[in-house]
Amino acid sequence: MSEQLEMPSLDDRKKKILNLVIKNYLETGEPVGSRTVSKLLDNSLSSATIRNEMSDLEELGFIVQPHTSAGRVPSDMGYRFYVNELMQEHEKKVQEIQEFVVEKTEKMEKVLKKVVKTLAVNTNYATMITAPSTKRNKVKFIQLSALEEQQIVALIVMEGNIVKNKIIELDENIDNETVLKLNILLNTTLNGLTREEINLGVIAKMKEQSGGYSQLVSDVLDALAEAFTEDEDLQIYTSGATNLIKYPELADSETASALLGAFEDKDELAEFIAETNEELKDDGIVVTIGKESPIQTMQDCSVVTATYDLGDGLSGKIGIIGPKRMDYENVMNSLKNMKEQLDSTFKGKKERPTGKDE
Amino acid sequence: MSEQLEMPSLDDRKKKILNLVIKNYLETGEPVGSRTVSKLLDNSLSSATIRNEMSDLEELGFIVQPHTSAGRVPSDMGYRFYVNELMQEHEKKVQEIQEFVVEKTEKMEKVLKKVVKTLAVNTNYATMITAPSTKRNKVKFIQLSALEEQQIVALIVMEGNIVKNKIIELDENIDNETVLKLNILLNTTLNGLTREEINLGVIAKMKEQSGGYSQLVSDVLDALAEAFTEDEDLQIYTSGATNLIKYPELADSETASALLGAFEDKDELAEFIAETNEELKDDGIVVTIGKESPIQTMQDCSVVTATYDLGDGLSGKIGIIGPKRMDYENVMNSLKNMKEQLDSTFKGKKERPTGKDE
DNA sequence: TGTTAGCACTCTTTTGACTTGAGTGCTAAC
DNA sequence: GTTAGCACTCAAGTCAAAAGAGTGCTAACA
Repeated sequence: MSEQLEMPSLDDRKKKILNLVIKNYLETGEPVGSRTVSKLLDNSLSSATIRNEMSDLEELGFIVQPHTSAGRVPSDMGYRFYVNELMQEHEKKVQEIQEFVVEKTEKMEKVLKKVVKTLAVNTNYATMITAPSTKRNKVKFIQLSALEEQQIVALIVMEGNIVKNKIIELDENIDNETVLKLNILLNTTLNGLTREEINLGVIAKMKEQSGGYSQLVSDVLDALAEAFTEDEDLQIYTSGATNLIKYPELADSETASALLGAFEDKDELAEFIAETNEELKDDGIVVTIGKESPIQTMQDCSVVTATYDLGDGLSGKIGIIGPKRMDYENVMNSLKNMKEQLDSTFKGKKERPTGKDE
Repeated sequence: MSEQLEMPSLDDRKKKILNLVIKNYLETGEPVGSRTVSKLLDNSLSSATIRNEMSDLEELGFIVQPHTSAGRVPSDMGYRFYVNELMQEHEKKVQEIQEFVVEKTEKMEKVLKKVVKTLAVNTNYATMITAPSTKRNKVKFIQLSALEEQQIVALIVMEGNIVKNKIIELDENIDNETVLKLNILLNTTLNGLTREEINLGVIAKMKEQSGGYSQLVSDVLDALAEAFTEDEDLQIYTSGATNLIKYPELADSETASALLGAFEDKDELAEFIAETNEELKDDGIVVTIGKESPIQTMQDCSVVTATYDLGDGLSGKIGIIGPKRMDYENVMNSLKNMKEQLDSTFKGKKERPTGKDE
């Protein structure tokens, strides 16, 4: 995260003018001139007066001139001010989010894909969502089953009904009795532990307790440990990336390529998400504007993120990415909406989305 | 699929000239003039002669003039001719595909993602791969386990070690004995059946056989049937979509948006794949050029697809999408290469990629 | 003292005329 | 059948001029 300057305060008239400039720019994408603002004020002030005020606003750093004889455009700080203080949230036009129906028994993956797509369609920006991290999620059930003589399958169910599985290939035959013993051992030892708590120490202890079957048991436990730690590269689903190239300021093939590249290769997104430590504003929605973003390729964009919570320590993030002149009001409302819908669908109710392994 | 005209035959000199025009255009992306061709022939023919020949070639439909005073550009038919007859496959420059290492125990999803990404990086085009269809794949193992009083998890392993799971919520309590009975019933009835064979009839029969537990058993079986039929929307993984906007002829935001949109929304790709019924040429590689494609948004592209086969009836398709002036030789070689690598890694050997559910 | 009219100035964008260069088609000669 | 030569076409580049949008500054006004 980069700059986050302290902001000068403004008198009412300046606020009003800044507001108009930004609003107009959000709509048109064109620099806004003094005459336009004057008209928007019903000529209650002449363009000359506005010019003076805008000159001040530029000096204070809220707006910027692309070139000498152009109108003004909001700076990152201008947007920031707008989001923090100017933007009134008129809940009225709540703009119901459409087509979003999740059945409670659907797999997590499907739910996430639906959410992210619905948001993209509704906002016309790019969206992303992270699968809830299962690190702090507890093991609810483990079972090994022999498939063939040298092959067993492990089924792991976590709290919140996230299901994992792993096929384990062995070097020697395994008999049913051993499988049974292992199952008992696993369930007594691991049940109720979180993924974080299942480390090499626990594994070693189990190996010890299991006595005789050293090599075989050891193999199985190692494979299980792997299943627990593997693919905790948090999963990210995205949608609507192509919406971004509809905005001319992002459409040149240079920028677009970099931006969409970041989307395809989920790493950068992961980095972004990681750095977005919510400052826990009232509604948990965080807005990152332009250069405030830690990642290079998104410095011409704004990102709005929210944290959702499905209970059982299952929480993840939803994000909407658009041009800096994105419709913050609409986006923040949509996001809040979706968050509430998700929360209320899954929380409290006993039924939760069925997990998927992976 | 649209046009597939019968093609006029050409004398050797015309072939040679056509070849040069296309080759040159593939390299430069610029229309090729008569003088250029003359030079490429070491001036053994004057540009005037070439002009006459090119005029003929245009009349026959192999090449096209963007405008009166420009050089010539290959038509779809020209590319087709090139691919079918002109292109010599010099295996020498096999250009080893790099960084492709699959461990045999990795989950299918991971393997596919790796393949598709490797290909995209190596060719600099967009790539896609379909997960092997499991329709004709046989059930190897089924197991239900009670998680809570009204909740059970079903684990299904198919031949080829594809694993599926489903959490089933019940309306009444289920006891261990019932679960046990169900397990026996399921395994005796379903083992060895393919997904296609597990239809309502089989389910009805099982319900019948299970006697007393009607409602409960019925619920479970219905949920299982759902697990079998659900998400057979074949899965498609893609990579390198952004490579496409590096080619100027595809980069304008209109085209790019449509094209990348098709990539994001896997439906169109699925449609494409479905229509690509391999005409089983020698190597099973199919080239679709421009308007030959059934899908609108790809009519400025060419698509090269191959079918891979992992044994056990597990087969799917790999595709590479690029501009019409893509490097067909390289692409076809890479594809053949990858196909062979996949085949040899998984076939015959007993170890195959570990399945994933879903 | 804050507001406004007016004007000179700046810079981008548009337009149209002109030039250049690549390439063609045709004809006549070899 | 091949080639040289020439007239013609068209896209793309260059240039200057004009238009338009907007600013900053100054002087006058209430």
